[in-house]
Amino acid sequence: MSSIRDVARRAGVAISTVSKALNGYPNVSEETRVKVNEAVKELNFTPNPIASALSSKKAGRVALLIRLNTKTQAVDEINMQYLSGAINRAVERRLDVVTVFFSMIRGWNAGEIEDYFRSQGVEGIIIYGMGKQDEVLHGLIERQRFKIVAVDAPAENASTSCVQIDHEQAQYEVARRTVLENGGRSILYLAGKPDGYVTQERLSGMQRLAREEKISLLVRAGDFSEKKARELTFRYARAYDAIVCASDLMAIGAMRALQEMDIFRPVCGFDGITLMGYAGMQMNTVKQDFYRISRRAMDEMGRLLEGGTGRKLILDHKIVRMQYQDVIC
Amino acid sequence: MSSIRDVARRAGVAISTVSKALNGYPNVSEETRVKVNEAVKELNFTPNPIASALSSKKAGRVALLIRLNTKTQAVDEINMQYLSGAINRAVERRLDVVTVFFSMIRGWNAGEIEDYFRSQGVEGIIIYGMGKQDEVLHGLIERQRFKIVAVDAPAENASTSCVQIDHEQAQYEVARRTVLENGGRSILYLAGKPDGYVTQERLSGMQRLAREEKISLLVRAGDFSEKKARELTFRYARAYDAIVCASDLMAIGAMRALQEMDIFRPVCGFDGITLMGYAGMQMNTVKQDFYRISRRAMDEMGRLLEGGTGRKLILDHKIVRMQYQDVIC
DNA sequence: CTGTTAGCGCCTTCAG
DNA sequence: CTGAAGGCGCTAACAG
Repeated sequence: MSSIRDVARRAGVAISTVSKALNGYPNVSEETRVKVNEAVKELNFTPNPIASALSSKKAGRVALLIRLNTKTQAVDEINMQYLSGAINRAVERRLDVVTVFFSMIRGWNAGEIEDYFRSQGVEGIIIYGMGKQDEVLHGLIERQRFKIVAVDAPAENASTSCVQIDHEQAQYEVARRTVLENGGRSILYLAGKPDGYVTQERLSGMQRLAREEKISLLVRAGDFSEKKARELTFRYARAYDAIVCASDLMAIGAMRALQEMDIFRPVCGFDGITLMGYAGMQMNTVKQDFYRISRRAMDEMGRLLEGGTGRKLILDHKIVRMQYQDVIC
Repeated sequence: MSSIRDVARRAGVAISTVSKALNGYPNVSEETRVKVNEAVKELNFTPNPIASALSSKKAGRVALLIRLNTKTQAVDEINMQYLSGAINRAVERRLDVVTVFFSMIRGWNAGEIEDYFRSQGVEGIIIYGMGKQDEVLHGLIERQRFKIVAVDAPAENASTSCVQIDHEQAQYEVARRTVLENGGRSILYLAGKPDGYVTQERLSGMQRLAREEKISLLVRAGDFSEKKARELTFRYARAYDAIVCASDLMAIGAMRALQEMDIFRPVCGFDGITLMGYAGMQMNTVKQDFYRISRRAMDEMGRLLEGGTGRKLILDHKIVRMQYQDVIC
């Protein structure tokens, strides 16, 4: 394990010169740059990122803040896509990543979180699925002490970007297609958690469609819960022509309830998880592609860390029909 | 952002004393230890791991090496359990974690992997599901330059531990219960990938049962693939009384095939994933509890990093009956 | 353009 | 039992 010192000696220059040459500073002559590079090759030198981080106070470290729901398996799929997308892109961009679960920082205030992250060398945070009531996180964003990318939450300032699909439009489209394919003048809409930003956006899309098509609409809070969707379906489905759900998981719950009630109603979901295929169902849904979203989020983080300013990114989505054949392998 | 210096001042002692107190050195009086701890609390001090790593030349960093199968959703569930178990325990033990996917290091030789990890300050690696043919990883283990914990692979030496359940016994038990409940003198056994260590262990358990109960046994390689299990079931199930699968995913494939063939055969799986419940199935399976296994693996890693010597750990398992009611929420 | 000089925050002898 | 001093490997002003 050779150090920068060895390289300096080998190249016959000062340590600082080596540092500058290696970090692409402009004020180094081509000649010495070459000498340094040769020495690096000969000694098989790799800069020690720990020392570098300590000295520059820049660890280039990004925390992935993920909400884990141990009970619902569907969330695993989404979170795993988030993780792998972000981590893969991070490797490509030479960024260091730590995974942090919401449960770890529960009960902390913004200052404590800040201290913790800072002490861990974290400079940027990608927050997945922040809710309206996550006040501590909003505080973190407002303070602007970290570069932040919020996925599926509309936070935006100089050091905060957000990235998501157009939930309003997506919900509109998938509901529209479902209604067009099956007919129907009344819809039971199972919305998400009131706390979630996407909940409102998706609901708006549904309402727009109802307005345009003059469809009567009953909205109920399904809270993204399969169980609740199941109950609501038992209670209301009979009186409506179709059921539109703000998540695949709720769609599964609704579909199962319909099966038990032994009646048919078209159902559509939202997310595009393979779990739906496993549940043996076939229905329209919105394919979000969480892997790609997360890659894009890490990309945006890289831009922020390099000094870019916050902005809002809207990615595209697809309306697809999921079924078991699509997921088996 | 308080540093050790602030703590020292606040507690009225020297920096080095704080360091000793915090790192559990013996030669610090109880009195000063208390003072230091108070100061730490008051200042909300967290030691800077970067500085600590640089100084002590110990980063306490652990890499989680995970094999991601983007196609099969069941694997997401297992991997997520692995990740959260390990990460949660790592936080408690103040270990730093990096997540690395097999795909990242594909094609690298042991030396390259070693350099990469070393340059990242990695001292320990937890390998999940190493196969017999992962020669590079075996090389890594033999060199003993890292502390390694292998999950579900029988690697063991001075700096390598392994942790897993008793697959042989578990397979024996779950198959036994299934046969006892349903009767049957012949079994179709769908085994895992030939490359996997657990494949052989589970098969042995099945063979032991067959021997003891004088059951006729047909073994086929299902490769942990749902699709393959499906095909094999179509081909052989009719001639056998029961189907024992070396994984839940294969059990799902088998069950679906049986449904399509419109015949009944008792099926049992292995793993205890909730996906099985979603697939609308009810069957015996082995509950491994990957979360707990992974926690235990991280624990063992902590022990190795503290100078412990490698060993083999066998955790217990449960035989359970999975169904949809168990997973809905 | 290059070298000198201070640290970054912490750990670790080694005196007191 | 405690404190002072000297780094760990690198970066970042300053001088030259």
